[in-house]
Amino acid sequence: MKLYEKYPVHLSNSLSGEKEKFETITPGFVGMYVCGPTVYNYAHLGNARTFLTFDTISRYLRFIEYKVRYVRNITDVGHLESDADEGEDKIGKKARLEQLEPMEIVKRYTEDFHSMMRQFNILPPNIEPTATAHIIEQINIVKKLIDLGLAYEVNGSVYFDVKKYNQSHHYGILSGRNIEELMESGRELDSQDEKREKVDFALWKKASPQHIMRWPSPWGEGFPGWHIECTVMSTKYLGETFDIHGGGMDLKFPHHECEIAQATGANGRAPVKYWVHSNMLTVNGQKMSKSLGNSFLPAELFTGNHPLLQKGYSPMTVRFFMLQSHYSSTLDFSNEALNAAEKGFKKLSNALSLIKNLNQEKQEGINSELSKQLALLADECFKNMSDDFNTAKTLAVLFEMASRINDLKSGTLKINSIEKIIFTTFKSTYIGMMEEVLGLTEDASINNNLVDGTIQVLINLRKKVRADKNFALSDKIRDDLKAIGIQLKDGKDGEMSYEIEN
RNA sequence: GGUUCCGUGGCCGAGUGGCUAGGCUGAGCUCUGCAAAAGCUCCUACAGCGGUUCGAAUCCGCUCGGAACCUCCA
Repeated sequence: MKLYEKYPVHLSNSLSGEKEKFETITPGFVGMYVCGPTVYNYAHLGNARTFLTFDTISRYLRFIEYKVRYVRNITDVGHLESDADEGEDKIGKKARLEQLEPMEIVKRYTEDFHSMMRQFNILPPNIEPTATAHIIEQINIVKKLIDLGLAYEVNGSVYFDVKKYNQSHHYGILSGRNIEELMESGRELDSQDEKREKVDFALWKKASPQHIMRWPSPWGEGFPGWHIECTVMSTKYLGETFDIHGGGMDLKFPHHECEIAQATGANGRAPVKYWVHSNMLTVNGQKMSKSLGNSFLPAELFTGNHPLLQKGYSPMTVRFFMLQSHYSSTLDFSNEALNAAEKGFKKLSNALSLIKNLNQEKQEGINSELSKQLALLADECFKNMSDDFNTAKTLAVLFEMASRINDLKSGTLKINSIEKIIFTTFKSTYIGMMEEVLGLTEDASINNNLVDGTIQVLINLRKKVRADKNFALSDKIRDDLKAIGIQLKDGKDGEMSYEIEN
């Protein structure tokens, strides 16, 4: 029996608005597509939250023995800023400003994005396709949509005919909109517009003379519209219908709505079984975004070099902080919350290094009550994660487990009194949930052999003076180390350990 | 204006009909030469008003407050 059978996953499907049992198209296999970044600028913390969400989801699905293919794209064609017809290509604009080739812009910010992912211990997807590498496929699907009568060409641009599509399907199925309301509200079509209806969206745009990113097509030189790349790449690598499509809440409309329309129009079937949207990171209750000027760059966060921050926080602290809330809720970013997260994470992290060194030598005097309790805790981790990837609830259980680990370490609870199989499961679950599922590794310290050896010398020295009851000197050693950020901890049995504080 | 979501104890944040969330902070206790760490205990809430129900933070209605999307955004 696979773990995913023992702990069946339920997840919130944005399409139905309800929590549903997760049943994959092919038993044992999961295909997941997540909208990645547009690489025209530095990625900020709000962006990280979405990728963290799907990192955790893919990690957990693998942990419970699914075979996962995770595809996350890089958008390296400029989406158009402002209005879809007259806007400017973000990558092209940035390239002109910095006097670089568009691909230099793309390269720079892709590297930056990857480095941020690494810092937060967000694993790379299995496939990371780029839009520019799929121009031909995008042209092909546009042709197909024209042939099907779902798209029309005007002056070298091609638009999706939403009204036509809506005759046989429901445009707005994901975001709960209907086409009449959409046509009534918002911007009016002006005389310059090529679109038949304002709800129509571009599949292919003719490149203006100054537009630098351009490719030849049956309709002249141009570039693909915003939405089509995701449809092409998800279909190519995951099939016409796949299990999970993820992304930030702000992509629900129009981006994902358009994806559904294009793909359904072209292939005659709904592209996605479960739509999953992660919610926004907020600052003082407002969405963190570049345009609002309230975004944080990773470097600012780690160093604390930001007007709103009192100090710096480690990547793992931030990761833990984000996992303390459910991905579908907004999460507010503040100093207080980060401070609390730092301390909380430290507790879990300490327990992690402790349990790694805890082993059961022999089994004696079985405490069945304790055994039962520990078995239940391990079980709860899986149940909580399988319940819509509830990392907040899982962390609550891990805190319980951490307390028990401390008890085992201090001897308050006897490690040998636990049933062998239960101890093994308890240990592997704590370590597995922390490191593999939640991606919470121990913070990388400046720890190395030289430092460790030096501290051991001091520890041995201090043991000697303590034995001699020279407390003045032993306190001095401890205080002086503390002053440079090394905390000595005296154990019950005269053992000493240390911890490097950041 | 349209669509949708949220309002939980000092702070952050789970929970969607009956059963302890959890973290941080604060107070006390235990252990310790003293600390630190750790363990234990306490402070116990669901914006307001009304309704449904044997029973509601949880369902329904209204009021107040906040947010997201409808333009690019994760």
